[in-house]
Amino acid sequence: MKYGHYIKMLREANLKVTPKRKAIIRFFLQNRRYFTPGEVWIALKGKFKHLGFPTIYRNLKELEEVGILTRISQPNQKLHYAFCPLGKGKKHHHFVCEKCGRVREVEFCNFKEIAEEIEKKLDCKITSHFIQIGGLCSECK
Amino acid sequence: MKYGHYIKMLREANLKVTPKRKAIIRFFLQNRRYFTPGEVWIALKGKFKHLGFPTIYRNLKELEEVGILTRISQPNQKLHYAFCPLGKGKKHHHFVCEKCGRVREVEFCNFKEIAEEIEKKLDCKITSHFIQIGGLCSECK
DNA sequence: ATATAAATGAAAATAATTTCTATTTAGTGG
DNA sequence: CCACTAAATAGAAATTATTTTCATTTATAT
Repeated sequence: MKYGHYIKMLREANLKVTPKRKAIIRFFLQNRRYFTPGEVWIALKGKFKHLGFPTIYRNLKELEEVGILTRISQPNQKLHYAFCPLGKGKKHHHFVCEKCGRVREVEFCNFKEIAEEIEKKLDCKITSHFIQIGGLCSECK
Repeated sequence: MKYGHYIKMLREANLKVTPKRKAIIRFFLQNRRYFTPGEVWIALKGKFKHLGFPTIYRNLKELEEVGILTRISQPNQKLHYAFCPLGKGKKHHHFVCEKCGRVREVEFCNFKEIAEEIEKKLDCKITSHFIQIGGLCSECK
């Protein structure tokens, strides 16, 4: 999927296609790693005369809700976002390279069997699961 | 495992057995849910004439390093800790009730097969994985 | 009991994130 | 192409979370 597709997603979500949103999408499209809001701000502030923190925070959150970005969980519990080509439609998880920060999608997940066993053992009802895989990507290993 | 066991763990880690540490351990032993540092502070401040935030933060982090507590990941990326009976020795994950916050250990995890498939597909080396399961516990469902 | 290294409190510093509000802008329909 | 309206934005300030600093106190080994 490329650029235009994500612009269409904005429109479908009734989000206006502003220069800053376009810049953010392009930035993540070209850098498939995870970034904090502050890092995104630094990367893009040169492109605009004015660029406020609240704009970055708000847009990252909106793009995450739309399914263009995803949140990445890091030990230093700060906000981190990465591009998410698969969107929210397809259930999937993420592999994060601990060296370069690259993020890749992992579609394969036979969690159903595991879930059933857990439900039986704990007598509970599982409604969600979060999996994040860490390691070294093909370039870093 | 009960109280004394965790006191021993403190000693083995060369952490002094102070009244505040004892109170924190007892608190988590009795409340098997996740709490923010602030919530722990509120719960315990009545028991001490003085109780500072840094003490709470420091001790929660230390107890997590020792393996008595574990960090729980929540959408509002704030710090959350819960009691972790299995410690760091046994690889395991956590089930978190989204209604009452109860945390239970999940020992079962056949992640190895999944990991192998991912490594093949992404040509990567997996070194860690984080899984957190959400749902309703036996009492809440 | 004493010595010593570790733990603590209080205040301040740092940092992250959100709110508020006036202004600007994208998208729409003429 | 222009005008209108709702949404997006900047900038500053507020809020909140977390950490640092350092002087004092305390647990524990001797």
